Parts: sequence; structure tokens; C-alpha cells
Amino acid sequence: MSETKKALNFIEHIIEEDLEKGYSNDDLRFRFPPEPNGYLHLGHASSICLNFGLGERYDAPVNLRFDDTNPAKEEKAYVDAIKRDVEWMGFTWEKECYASDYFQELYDWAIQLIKEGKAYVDSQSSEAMAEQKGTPTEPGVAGPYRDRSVEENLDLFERMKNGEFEEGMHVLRAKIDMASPNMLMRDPILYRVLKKAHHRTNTDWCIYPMYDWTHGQSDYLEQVSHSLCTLEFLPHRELYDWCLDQLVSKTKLRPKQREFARRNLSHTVVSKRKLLKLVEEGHVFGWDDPRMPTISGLRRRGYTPEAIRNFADTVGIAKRENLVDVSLLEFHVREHLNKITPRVMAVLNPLKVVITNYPKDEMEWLVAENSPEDESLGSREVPFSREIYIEKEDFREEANRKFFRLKLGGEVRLKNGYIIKAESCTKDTEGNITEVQCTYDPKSKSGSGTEESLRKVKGTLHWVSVAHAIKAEVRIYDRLFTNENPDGHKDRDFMEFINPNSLNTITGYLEPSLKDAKVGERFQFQRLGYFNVDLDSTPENLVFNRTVTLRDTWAKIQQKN
RNA sequence: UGGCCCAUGGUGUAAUUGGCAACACAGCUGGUUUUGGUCCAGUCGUUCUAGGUUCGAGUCCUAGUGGGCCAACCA
Repeated sequence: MSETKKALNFIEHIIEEDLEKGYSNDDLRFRFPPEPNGYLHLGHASSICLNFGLGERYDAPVNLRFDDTNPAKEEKAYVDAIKRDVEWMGFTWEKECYASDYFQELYDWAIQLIKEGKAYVDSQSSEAMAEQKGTPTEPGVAGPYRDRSVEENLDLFERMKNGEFEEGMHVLRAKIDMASPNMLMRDPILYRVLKKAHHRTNTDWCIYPMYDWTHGQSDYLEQVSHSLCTLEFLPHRELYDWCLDQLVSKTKLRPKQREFARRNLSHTVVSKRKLLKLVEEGHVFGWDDPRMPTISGLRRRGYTPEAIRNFADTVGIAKRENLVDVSLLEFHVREHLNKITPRVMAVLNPLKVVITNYPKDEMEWLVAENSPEDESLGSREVPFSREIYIEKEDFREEANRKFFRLKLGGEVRLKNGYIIKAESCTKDTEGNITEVQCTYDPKSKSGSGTEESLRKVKGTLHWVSVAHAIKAEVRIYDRLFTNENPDGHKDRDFMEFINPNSLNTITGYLEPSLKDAKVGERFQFQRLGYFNVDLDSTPENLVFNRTVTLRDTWAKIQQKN
């Protein structure tokens, strides 16, 4: 690999420094720790690429750990979806772990904490506790149960565990510092009663540990060396370290939490809560709707894992606020799809062209190269006949020199076929063009080697034979939000910016070779964009998604005028 | 009226840790092309402000400005 010179990000600098200061390469271990309460999105993809990328770079193991401490929100179905997504991204985890596997250790450590006088059972309402907690600018005050005896704490905590109390009656709190400038250190809650079945431990437990009492310990148990999370957890670091201080053994590795900025993508939202809202309110058809920035949505849309990984690598990782333009993501899909997809012809907005000097009952098969990028993809045959469809946008009665397409009296080449000349056109009563009459040059057939076939004409159009075309449903997607940063307005809700026209379903006319296209297969519809076969597709009713358009300089030229 | 984090072209990230500010995307010009795609060549544009330390500051210090995070029995 020529990657060795690649610049390091700040996390890699930290690791390099640790390596110099005495960590051995074998000490390195990472983890990707999603909560199974929703589907993974592009933000997670960054984290996945970071953690697993570090694993690859340092040849270190990476665990997949489910942070499953809140049975009220978590489900097995999400666990399965997450595993599928990480696998699809092309990464392999060392161990599949669950925070719930550590419930017993966590409980034992909590007992130890109580015995050392560092935790107590609080029996107030959450409102009362919130009041005593103070505000960021005012210190908190001690509640009435802060100095309960160790014996009473031990007894109450055990009874909490045994299910003797209803939810909300008692919680276990760490006894740290009610006046700390860090709100999280003001006696954080460690355990709460939750009488809900857990997707793995079922009803074994009715008390569940909070995030802060779980995460660092889980890292420690798995001997994760660098625990990477997003910036909003930065204030948690002090508590993460406090929790570790209570139990870390000098002979074992002590995990480090470090924080990076989450990636924000323009024209979308990346927050499970907000994505859930889009699903629940029916603005999209589900978590894997091709318009969603979820990994499953992107997969269904036709994105490749390579494209997403290259995107994540290009964007990199840092600590500042950011809003990455979707065009960078689109660049990376195009880059990959350009290399791997076979080219085909499809007309999405048909206009009939009759080639008047082509015999009525004749047809022929023309040879078409599958990819100019990859010869090994070979070629196929496409049927040509007297009546074909071209795109409506590809014909004008008259146009200036910049218009390389078909106009009356002008010539274009039909891709893989003949040069045609537009002679006349017919219109309906409203003046819409309904048909174009052309003549063709029989000697200009592509690949025939004749002088005429070598003749240069400015425009080349894609087309399909009317008699041979197969119809398919084609789903054209646009951005989900009309605003570049729907989440970034203090006075406006992100839902105000939802794009009502993010999905446009049309009928396309495809060359017949596409008849047997399988779900998931990707193609370039020449001059139009990259498309793949949607999950909803059946042999009787083909359904395609437009993954992304081709780069369109013609559209830019038109915009300027 | 608190604590913490951050600030480099339009966007995202680099800068051998104090030594000529660079890479990708986007934009613009041109060339090639049987995809107005791809590819190739070229081009535009950057260190928040004010002080300080230093031979030398994007990098260190001070102050300011701007943005973000922190008061869930969520993670």
C-alpha cells in the first residue's frame, strides 16, 4: 500500500503518542458501541470506519458492542439490523459483546461502591432531585438521603434488585460532589428500577445500570484501549474516569475515552430520534427508504460500501463543527459506480422518432459495449427498428450551436447505431411535439468501419426501440430536505424544511436486456445516471431506483442562460 | 452570568509538533471522447480579531469575538 504516508488524524496522533510512551501494539483494542434502538446512519458509518479503520491500521481487534442498558427502547430486531449493516460495510468484528453481559459485574461493583460509602439510594422524586441538582451556573445541594447508612443502602439496593419497589421510588446514586462545575458529577444516577423485559436478559433484572456506570466498565472488561465517542460525551469523561478509578487494577490496561465531532450531512438529518419521526409520520416508507441517510437506506438506494468508506475517509475526523456537503458523498458513489456498472440504455421521458427510410417490418441487433471503463464486461446486443424513443429533452425544433442534440435539419448519432437527421415533426393541438420524423444513413452503422461510420457528429443520444422496449417503474429521488441545514435553525423545526417532492415515480422504457435484472443489480443508464433494482421489483413489474445522476454540465450551461 | 470544547479557501480535512500553508470535493478554462459521463491539462481561492514570545507563529501565551456542549430514572 502507498497509504503509509497518509496524514494522521488527531486520534491517530494520540495513539502514536501512546505507542511511543509505552503501549505495545498488542494493547490496542477498539470497539463500535451502538445502542440497539434504531438503525445505523451515515454518522455511525463514520464511527464504524474510524474504529474498524484503526483496527485495520494497527492490526488490532475491534469489538461490536451493543450498549443495551435501556430495555424500554431496545429490540432484537435492531441488533440484527446493526449487525447486517456493519457486515455490509465490509468489516469484521473480533467479538460480539453486550453491555447486558456485564450486568452481574456491574451490580457487584455497585455493592462495593456502597460499602465504601461512595453510593447511596435516593428515594426522592426525579423533580426533587432535579431541583437539588442546581444549574450550570449554580451549585447543587445535598438531598435528604445522601447520608444514609451503608447498611440501609445495601438493604434498599438489594430490595430494588429483588423487585420490591415500583419504578421511580428509588435510584442508586454515586456520591461525588453536588457543587461540581460539571453537572454530571453532581451525584449521577447509577441504577434505576425498570420493570421491563430485556431482549436478552428477559426479566432476570428489574434494575438497569445507566450509561455512565456501564460504558467505561465495559471498555475495561473488554480491555479496550481507546474508547472513541462523539463530542457531546466530553463532559462524561470526568465521570468515566471516576468510575474507572473505583475498580481499575494496576495490572490491567486502563481505557481512555476520546471524543470527536459527529459528521453532519447537508440536506438531511442524522439523529435517530429525527429519523424515527420521519418513519413514524410516514414521510418515508421505512428506515430503509432510499431517501433515508441510514446505511440500509443507502444500500437500497444503490450505494456501495466502498463509496461510503471512501467518503468517510475523505471527510476524516476532527473536533470542530461541520456540515459536509452531500455532493461529496455523491462524488464517491459516482466514482465507484463508474468503474463497476455496465452501461445500458433507457428512456425515461419518451418522444417517438420514426426513421422514415428504415423498412417497416425490419429490425436488427446492434452490438453495444457494456463498459468503456472495463473491457472485461464485454458486450451485448440491442434491437434497433423503425420506431424508437428518445428523451423529450433531446429534441428541439430549433436551437443554437450549443445544443448538441437533435434539431430539425440537424444530425446526431444514435449510440451504438446510426446517424440520423431530423426532417420534420408533428404536434398535438396544444403545440406539444408528439413525434419526430428522421432519416438515417444506412452506411453510418457503428463499428462497421465505413467512412460514414467514422464520421464525427457532435451529439450522441441514447434510445430504445419502441417495439422491444420493456416498461419499468422508475423511482427518482430528490433530497429529503430543501434546506441545507434543516437542523441548524433555532427558531424553526427541521420538519418545516421537508421536501414534498422527494420521490417522483415514473415509467421508464428500457432496452430488453434488462428484463432479467435482479434485485440489487446496478447499472448506468447512459446519459442519465446510476440505477439499481429495488427490493420491490418482480419479474413482472421491474422497479428501479435512481441512485444518483451523472455529473451534468449541460444542466449547468442551461442554468446560466 | 459558571465550567468545558472548538475556530485554516465555498465545503471537509492536512501541515514532518515553531521552519516555504497542502489534499480532495465544489467552481472556472481548455483538450480527448460514439455518454454534455469518464479521463487529461490548467486555474481561482485559505490560517477569526488584537496584542505578546521568537530570527521565525496556522501551531505557543494573553485578551476579545463567534460557534458548540452541560441542569433525562436516555445513550
